[in-house]
Amino acid sequence: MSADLANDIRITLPDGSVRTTTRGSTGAQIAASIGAGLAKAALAVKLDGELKDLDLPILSDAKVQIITRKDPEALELIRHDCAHLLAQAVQELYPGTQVTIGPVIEDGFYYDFARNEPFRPEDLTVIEAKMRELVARDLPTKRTVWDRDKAAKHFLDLGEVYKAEIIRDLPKDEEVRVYYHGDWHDLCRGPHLMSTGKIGTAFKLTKLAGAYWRGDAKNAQLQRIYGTAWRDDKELGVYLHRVEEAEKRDHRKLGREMDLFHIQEEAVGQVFWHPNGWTLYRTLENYVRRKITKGDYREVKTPQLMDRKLWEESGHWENYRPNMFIAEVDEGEHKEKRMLAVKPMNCPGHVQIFKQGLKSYRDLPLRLAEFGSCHRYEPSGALHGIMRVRGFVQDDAHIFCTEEQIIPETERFVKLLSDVYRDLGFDTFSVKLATRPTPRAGREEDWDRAESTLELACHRIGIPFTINAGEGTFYGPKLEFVLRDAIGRDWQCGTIQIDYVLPERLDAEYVAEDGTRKRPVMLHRAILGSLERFTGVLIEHFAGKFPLWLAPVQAVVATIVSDADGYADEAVAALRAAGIRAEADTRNEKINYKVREHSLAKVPYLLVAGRREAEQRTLAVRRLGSEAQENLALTEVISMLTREAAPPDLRV
RNA sequence: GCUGUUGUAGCGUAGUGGUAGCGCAACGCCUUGGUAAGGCGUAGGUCGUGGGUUCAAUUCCCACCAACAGCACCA
Repeated sequence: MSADLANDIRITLPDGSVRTTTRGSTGAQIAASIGAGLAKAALAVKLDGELKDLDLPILSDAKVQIITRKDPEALELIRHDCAHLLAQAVQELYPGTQVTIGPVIEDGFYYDFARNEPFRPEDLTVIEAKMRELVARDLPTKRTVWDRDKAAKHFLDLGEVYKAEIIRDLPKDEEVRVYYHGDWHDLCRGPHLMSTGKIGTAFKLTKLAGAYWRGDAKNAQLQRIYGTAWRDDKELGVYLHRVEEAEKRDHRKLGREMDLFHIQEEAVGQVFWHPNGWTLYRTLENYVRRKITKGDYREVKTPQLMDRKLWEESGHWENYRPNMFIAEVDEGEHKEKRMLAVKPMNCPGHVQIFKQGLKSYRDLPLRLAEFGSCHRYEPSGALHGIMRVRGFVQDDAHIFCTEEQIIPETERFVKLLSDVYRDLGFDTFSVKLATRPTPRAGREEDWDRAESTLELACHRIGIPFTINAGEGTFYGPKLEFVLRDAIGRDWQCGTIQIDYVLPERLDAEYVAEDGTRKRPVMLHRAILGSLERFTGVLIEHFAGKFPLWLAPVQAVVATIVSDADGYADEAVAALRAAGIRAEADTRNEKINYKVREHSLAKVPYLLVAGRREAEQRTLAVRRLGSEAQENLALTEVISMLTREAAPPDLRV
């Protein structure tokens, strides 16, 4: 026991053991007292759950964990240090470049710089080499605490106006810390590794991009350099391999290879669906159509072009005019030109249908669904394959209901949506509640009610959700449904939105039980979102290897000898008669060639017909992804494929 | 929309101030071959579009269009 209790502190290690040590001991010293190996491996220390510098004096009792390269926290530390390293390298190579911020992101880090001259892709190699040189020099880290005004002036004098702005905006009670890595220094909250050598070499600069200061398009645009960093080369290799694999599933690449669709300059942002792609699309659409029909939706179709007046009433003209396609029609010399808008949404049209004839509370909830073709003038930079386009179709529906019906309708919808997602090969999804944005339409009390209703609905259904603050639509809050695909990427697809605004603006009403006229509430909802985008998601999720019911070409009957051609044609006809999308390949090619080609085209079943098969009326069945073959009678093949090709909602 | 990069045959690419090659695919002929590329041959390009510089532009310059990456946007 130490003689001086006032100078001792008690630290608790992760294994639960408690040690007494001198007040002011550092994580490094504690690590050394545990063992030389740990001291060497130590990167940082976690005090009561917070990451700190290894040389920070510990002043009071605390739970202490020494962080080494093996801990998951190491990644964050390494990446943060990499960001600094990048900034240091850039400032050494390109004096006069201002530093701004450099956070850790998923898989890596970035740093935003202000520099008049643009960085070139070739510069990345040079910068990365400089970074490696700084690591090799093993520059020691030093933490200093500055007076706020002095720090602000210091950075301003250096011409670092962004850093000065950051200091000015730091919370008043926060220490202004400046870290030195050798001679170079940067304003930073920390913590940092004790020297540049600890970063290791498993990093790589990946891309170059423009990015707005503080994420606001009104501000100056900075130059961002992205990098990835890992604990060791093996992890880096795994990451790079993962990126490659993601590239292989790119729907734009597969769309071309599998002859699904194309896009060309004369119709930017719109899809030319090829027969194969359109088969996939229709299979998906028909499936959803069956699901919503069973779910008591009524399908409708509304006009593509509607008068400006309607869009003014709905509020879209005011909120989205620049993003709408406009058509002007000259109706004759004496009349004014009439202005129509190509519909960017289906809701105003559905309200028009609702308003035909007087509706009773008995008609509610009324669920009007439409595979609504919409056009939006998306900014050029937003376009991406078939995932983000200017012409698309939503699996849209609007539920006209009473206030009391919102929660049951939401429950009903979530049930339907989870069925669909499961059928399509996605086992789980997450939910986000997007709350009121600015600017917005409608009364505050309606927003209060709408938000809490959605929250309540989630509790009732028993689904966890996170809040997406300020991300609601201009007319109401929404639930967003996010899918996770086969390689862990998230896709926001489904949505349900409460809307009190549009029924009022477009004057929708119904007769209540007491004979008075009331406003219905409108629920906007979609399961897939855009069919174009969802098809893209499916392509990437399955990497083009669709389950049989979705595959555009389900089977190819390939012949070995031309004597089997007649039988192959017969087999294809029989398969088609049974509803299988089959094709014959009777080309003058060897079977090896055909196997390779159809395997690359991702055809699920290859049915080989040689002389033997033709005589015995069988087929050699080879399933995509397997080298095994099985000889089955044609009739057996047909019944097997028919069973497997049934859409999930029609399986017995 | 902003920043950067790119644009050569259906796809993937090489190349140059003196009007373009290669591979795959396509087409034709030979080959009838038993489960991931058989052989030979043929055809296909106003080098994204429009201007400019030049004796000469696909190459150099400018503008526009489009694609790609990121940012911003996504009713």
